[in-house]
Formats: sequence, C-alpha cells, structure tokens
Amino acid sequence: MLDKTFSPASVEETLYSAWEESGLMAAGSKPHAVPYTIMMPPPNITGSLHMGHAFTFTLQDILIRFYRMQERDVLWQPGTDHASISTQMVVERQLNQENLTRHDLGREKFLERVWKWKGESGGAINYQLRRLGASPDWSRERFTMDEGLSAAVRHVFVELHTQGLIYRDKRLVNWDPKLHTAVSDIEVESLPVQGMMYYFNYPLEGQPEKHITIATSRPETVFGDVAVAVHPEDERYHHLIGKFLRHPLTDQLIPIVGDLHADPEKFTGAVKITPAHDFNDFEVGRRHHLPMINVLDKNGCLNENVPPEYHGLDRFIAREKVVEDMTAKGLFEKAEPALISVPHGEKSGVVIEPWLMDQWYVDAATLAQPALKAVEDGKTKFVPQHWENTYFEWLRNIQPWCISRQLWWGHRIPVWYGPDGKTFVALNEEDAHQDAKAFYQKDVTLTQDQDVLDTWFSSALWPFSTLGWPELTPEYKRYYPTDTLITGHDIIFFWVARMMMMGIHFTGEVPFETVYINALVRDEKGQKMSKSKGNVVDPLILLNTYGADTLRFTLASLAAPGRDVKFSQTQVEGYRNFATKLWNAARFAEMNGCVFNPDYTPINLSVPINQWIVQQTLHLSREVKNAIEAYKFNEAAHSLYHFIWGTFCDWYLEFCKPKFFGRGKEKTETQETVAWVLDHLLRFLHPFMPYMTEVLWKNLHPDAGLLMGEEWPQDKHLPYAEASDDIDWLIKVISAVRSVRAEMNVSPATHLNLSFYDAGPTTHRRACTCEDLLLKLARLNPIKVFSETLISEDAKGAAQVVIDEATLLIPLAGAIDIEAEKDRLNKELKKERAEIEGIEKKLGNADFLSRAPQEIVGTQQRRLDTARLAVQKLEQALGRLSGQ
RNA sequence: GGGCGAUUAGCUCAGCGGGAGAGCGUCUCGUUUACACCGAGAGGGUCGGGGGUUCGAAUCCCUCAUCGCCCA
Repeated sequence: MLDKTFSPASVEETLYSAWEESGLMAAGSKPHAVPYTIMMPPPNITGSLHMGHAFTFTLQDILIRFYRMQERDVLWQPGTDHASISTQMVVERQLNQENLTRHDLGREKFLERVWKWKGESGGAINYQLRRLGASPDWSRERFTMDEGLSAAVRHVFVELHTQGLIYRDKRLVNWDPKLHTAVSDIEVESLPVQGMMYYFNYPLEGQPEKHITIATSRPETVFGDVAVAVHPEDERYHHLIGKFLRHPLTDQLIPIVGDLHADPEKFTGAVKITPAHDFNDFEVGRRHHLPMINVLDKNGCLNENVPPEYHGLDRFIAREKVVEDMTAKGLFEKAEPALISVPHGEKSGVVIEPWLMDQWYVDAATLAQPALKAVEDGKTKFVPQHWENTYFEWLRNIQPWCISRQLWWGHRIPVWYGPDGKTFVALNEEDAHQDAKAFYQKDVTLTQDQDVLDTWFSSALWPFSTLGWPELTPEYKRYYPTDTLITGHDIIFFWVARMMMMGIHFTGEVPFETVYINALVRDEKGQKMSKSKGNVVDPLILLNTYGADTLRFTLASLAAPGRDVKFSQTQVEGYRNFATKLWNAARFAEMNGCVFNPDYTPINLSVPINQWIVQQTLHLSREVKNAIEAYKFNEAAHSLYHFIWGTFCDWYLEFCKPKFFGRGKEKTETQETVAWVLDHLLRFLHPFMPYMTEVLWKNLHPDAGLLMGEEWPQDKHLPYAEASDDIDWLIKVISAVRSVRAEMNVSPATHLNLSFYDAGPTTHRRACTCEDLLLKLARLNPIKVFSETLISEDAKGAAQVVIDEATLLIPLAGAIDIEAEKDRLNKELKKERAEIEGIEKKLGNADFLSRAPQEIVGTQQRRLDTARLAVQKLEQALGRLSGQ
C-alpha cells in the first residue's frame, strides 16, 4: 500500500543507487541501436551546483532519459575541467592562510598541493548532480587533465604548430596585474567607471606658444606616447600633420599623424598614441610604423622606461603625479568627470592592462572559416536559431587566440628551448631531445616553456578527447559526431565556437548536430543571481525541501525556448502540488483494485469512458514526444500537467467512481484501463520526474525491472471517435449543470431534476449510455429525455440551458429569480450574437470566400450554424420566461 | 554606436497568420470511495502606441516608446 504522501528524501538515494547499479546509464548496452550522445559541458572542479547547472542538467537528463526510452544507445558523457585560474586561486588562497605563496613551494610542490586539493574537494558538483537525478554514464567520467585528454592536447598543439596555425608573437595581451598572467579578451569585462578626462597641452615643436590639446583618461601612460593622431580631414589640425610636438614630460619629439582612429567629434579631436598600452593605438602604431614603448611592469607599476622620479610608482599614483607635474608646467588645461569604460579581469576583478609581450597564439581566423560554413550550411543548427547570429558575429571578427597563460596549473606548453633559444615543439620531452640532438648534432640542455595552455584549449577538444581521440577507438567511431549540446548563451564564444573550430579541423566533422541554448535563470525580479546581490537561490536547499522531481518539473515547465527564466518559489510549490496530485491518483487507483493486466489491450474496449481515455492517452504520448524532440520542454511539461490533473484526475477518475460501485465486466475493464493509463503516464513523466514515477512504477509492476529501462509506448490508431464526442458532450452537460447550480445559489447537496427537450437521436443515445455518470457527477435525480419542444408552462420556475440542439430544463426548488435567470440567458445570448456578427462579416466578404482555404471557410460556416442554433434556442428559452 | 530579445489577465508567462490561453493570486460555494499540497463555479485582457501587408494580424513588415542582454 502506498503511503499517504510521497517523501522524496526517503527514496531518492536508494533509487539513485539502483539506477547506477543497474548499468542502464552506461553507454553501449544496446549494440544494435542508434546512438544518441550528449557531451555534458564539464563543470569546473571548483564549482558547486547553482540554479544554472540545475536547469541545464535537468534539460539534458530529460533528453537522455527520453531517448533511452526510445531505445537508443545513449551516451551522456560526464566530467569536469581543470579551470586553471580558478583552481590555482583557490589553492593559493589556502597557502596565503599559511603565510605562503606558490613561489615559496616551487612549481612541483605547488602542483602536488593542487592535485591533493582536487582529490579531496574538487568535483563535488558531480555528487550534487546525482542529487538532481542526472543519469550520465559515470563509468566514463573524464577530467581535462587525465592522461588521455592531455595527450590529445599535446597532439593538437604539435599538429597546429606544424601546420603553422600555432605561432609565437609579440602583441598586446590583456594582462592581469594581480594574477600575473595574460587572459583571453573574452575573460575581460568592460565596466563603466566614474573617472576623469584630463586635457593636456602638447607644445608644437618650434612654436612653443602654440599647442595641441589632447584628452586622456590615462595620464600615467604619457611616457609611452609616440605620436598624436588627428583625423586627416579635420580642418583644425590637418595642416599640422607631419609636424612634431614636444612631449611635455620627456622632451622627446613626437610626430602628429593623420589617422581615422582620431574622432573629430570626441573631445578635442586629437588623441595621444601609446601603442604599447592600448589596442587601438597599437593598430595606429602599426599603420604609421611608430615605435612601441612599454612603460609598465607586471604589477602595473611604471618601469625603467620612464623618468627616474616615476620609476616604480603604482599606475594610479603615477596618474595623479602626472597631472600635478603637467599643472606645474602650465600644460594642464582642465579635467572633467566622465564615465569611462574600463576593462576588468573576470576572475581577479582588477583593472586589466593591455601589455606588450610574447605569447603563443592560435590562428583562429583560419580555423573559424569552416566553423562558420558548417553553421551557414545547416550542418550544425542552433535552437533557438537566432543564437547563430552571436556565433557568426564572433567568428567573423575573430582575433588571434592567445593560448598561453602564466600559470602553473594546467597543460604545460609542449615547447622546449635550446641554449640559443631555438624552439622544439614535440609530443614529449624525449622527442624534443631527439629533435634537438638532430639539430645541434649533440646533446644539449633544453628548458620547457614555463607557461600552461588556456583551459578552453583542452575544453575545445572535449567532444572527441573524452572518446579516446586521437586513437580511433570504437567509442570515438560510434558516438562522434554527437547529437545535441545544451549550454548557456554566455558560453557560445568560449566553448561552442572553439569546439566547432577544433572539431572540424581535426575530425573533419562537426562535433554536434544541434546546439540548444538554454535560458539564463534569474531571480523572481528578473535580476541575475549573484552572491554579491544576495539573491542566489540554492538548488540544494530546494532539493531538500521539495525533492528532485518537483524542482526538475518546475525547471522544465519554465524552459520556453529563447527566454530567460524568472524563478520564484511559489512556482515550485505549484508543481509540488502537482506531484502530490499524481501520487494521490495512484493511491486511489490502488485502493480500487486497479491492477495492471499484462494481457490488456486497448483495442476492444466497450465502456465509453475507457475508450475515451485510452485515445486521449495516446494523443498525449504523441504530444509529449513531439514537444521533447523539438526541445519544447515547457510544452511537454504543460501537456503532462494538464492531462494528469485536468483530464485524468478531474474527469476520468471521477467517471470511474460509479463504475467501481458496480461489478462485472464494466468494473474490470475500468480497473484495468486505469492501470494501463497510469502505466503510460508514468512512462511519459519519467524523464521529468524520475523518482516518483519509479516508485509508482514499482507499485504498479512489483515484478518488473526499473522504469528507467522501459520503452516509450508504440503509437496506435484506435477506433473510438464516437466515444470521444460522447464524453465531450457529457462534460459539457455536467459543467453546465454545475454552473447553473453555482449561479443560482443552489446548494451542492441538493439533487436536481433534469429534462432534455428537442432531443435528437444522438442526445437520446448519449443520455442513455452516460446516465449513471451524469447523475453522479452533476448530482441529479433520474433524468428524462423528450423529443418534443418545451412549453412555457413547464419552464415555470426552471433554469434552461442550451446544448447543441437540445434544451435542458432544470426545475429549481422554490421560486426561481426570473430576473436573474433572464440575465443569465441574456449574457449567453449576447456572447453568441457577437460570435454570429463576427462570422457573418467574414462569410459576407466575397474575398474571404474566394481566397481563404476551403477548410477555413467550412469551419466558419459550422461555427455560424452552431451559434445560430444556440441563439434560436436561447431566444425560445427567454420567450418562455417572459410568458410567465 | 552596432546587434539580439522583450512588451498579452493583478503577478509570472505560453501562443507567433484563421475561434484571446495557462499557472499563481482574487471572489463565491463546498454534497462526494484518492487528494484542503483538495473540489466546483466565477470575475478579469481595445495582446505597448502608430502605420502597412493580407480576404483575415496578438502573430508578418516598418516606425516610435519603454525595458533587458551582448559587442564596440
């Protein structure tokens, strides 16, 4: 016997173990089936489960469980990535508390420390994922720094280098002065900062009384100025192009150049050029062959390339001193407050410095071309499609990808340097030595590059490196290319585009057919959840409070494509209630002996309600299947909610009650049908609510295996159209009587009398076959059905309701309020007349008749006929009332 | 400045060319072989404004307004 309520906490852990031990999560158990593969975006090892994870992994698990039930050979590949910066920061913070730095330990000891941390506390998120009920193939779990995946990284590096697609270059990088590493341009966030624009006068060479006024927000970089640019067509300045200025603080001569970068509309129209410290200036410098003077060190302090009194000053202190000195020299014009866009490191939060240095780069522009084409040609599709614009935009304007990081934790760059600085790129040190020996004709000492690779370099290989590539393993051949990738839009640049580039370049195939971009989860006010705002909802608390099924169903129901999700707890409560509703329905079925009969088939049923519900159930099956296949998780959830609550519980189970009172064939058929429908509903709902459905499944099929391993029902055609219409009619009649009862303030306890007048043969038949249900659910005394028209005399003190051709008469005990009844009928009449007016207008339009599809015209005609009949009947009913 | 998206019932949102919908909330009433985390009934909207295309527009196009997000 089922408990009075479902208690998630008491079953989830046991069930999860049962699933895991069953082997059903493992790929490869159905060798003859078509594979279905999702590469789980690897959370980073420092992460813990947040709502975004809960959302995206719920959707992935729904697909995985669904396709598993569709008899596919499913691989959901789990794992974690090593997150160079974040992980290193976590461990460095620990060291700080011991008053140590990583330099005190040295590289080797530090890495030992990181591995130790990883073993103890890294990847906790994978246990939290189990709480959510996620069912990936844990036996295949991978980590980006596993030996196999690391080998793939080295292989790719060496190959790309051989092909000239990885190279070393001196360019501006985004330098993080706190973390002492270069970071990717997409890991830099521009934030508006309230700052100052300073206006300085740069005297003209030979005419010290004249000057050009430039505006800058970064006075501390003046020592790196090598020119001043003006727009070539700016009338104020163009005669000065080619002339020189005297640098106000260094006395150097710097040229005035004409360049389109100078915007005449902005500030003074003249801009100082500091190629070593600004990305735009870097380009200007290149165009005009200007020197580059680096004036900052790795900490963001001024270096030896500045006058001695500035040497070593922090950039922000130097800024003030420059302003003071300019003022002292009389070259300070003014300063005004301005909102300035300042680059900040996403991880460190400090102001990023564009800094000139040698780094390793990937020629992303070349790799981007096939990646662009693959999406343009539809080989990979984005859902919702508009996200392809973001992908296109980034790939079409892609910059060289700086892949070296001045960190210790990560894949060390497989490059060795000879005594003279000659580089040897090799899969391992031994190969490098061999190459070096061949080159130098003797043994030499090699030093490996100190840097590691960007974490995304290894993540970009995830779809195939996890499958054993570059070995052509059976898994790689079977599961690659994969089917679906689900991830957030914030990761299109970082990861999706890079997997596409690497995947196509190295395997010749796109890594996935479909990229589903899931929405962002926001708080109930629509704000991004963040720790600093304190509006973070912890999914683990929700899992503890409501259970995994409720959280999953809530998230699925919110997953309308292309729209951010506003998450509030009241929604969760609503879906908790839904789960309880299903639970109680299953209990009700059990209490009434609804036992599943393996020999039951839904094709030879005799009881209309059973014919009706099995037909509806198969319709639901198609609806849910289509919705999931189209990634419309919200529609699938909505269909299930509606069917289970609104159709199965509210109507069907109520219809069953009178049948359960009886005995014999009708009762048995109904009991078995309830069990059959429940069986189906559990299958449909399983991808969304795996735990509760599994418990109810066990209760329904004590001897069967896990629902997780069951199949989705086959589609069937059933010949029950008539029953379907009959039950629709029955529901209409019952609802009408209930409505009259409520509007006329008749106590629900009272049994009413009901007669049908003007009844045609169908109504006679329906009233006869459905009588028991009608009496019970509308709370009526035995009904009468007449083919004759109702006369005024009999309508006295009664309410009248029109359904199809028939008029229902409901005599109300005591005096009926005739005015209230007239109002009620007039309201109906008004509605119907408005309907007629609208349709007549359409049908009176010759263009409509000639141009609209026949099917539409037919529908309108039928609607008009129905409405006209209703009006006629309502007018008669009103006429009878007026006669009293 | 460029791009993308949003604007529909009190709130949160579906619908995206042919009958304005759901959940929550509100109001009224509660007789029942599961369920008060319940049942029955009701009220509530010129689908942001304006223009256009179409026989027909919440739905397609243009424009304006407001609000988000991304890029520069």
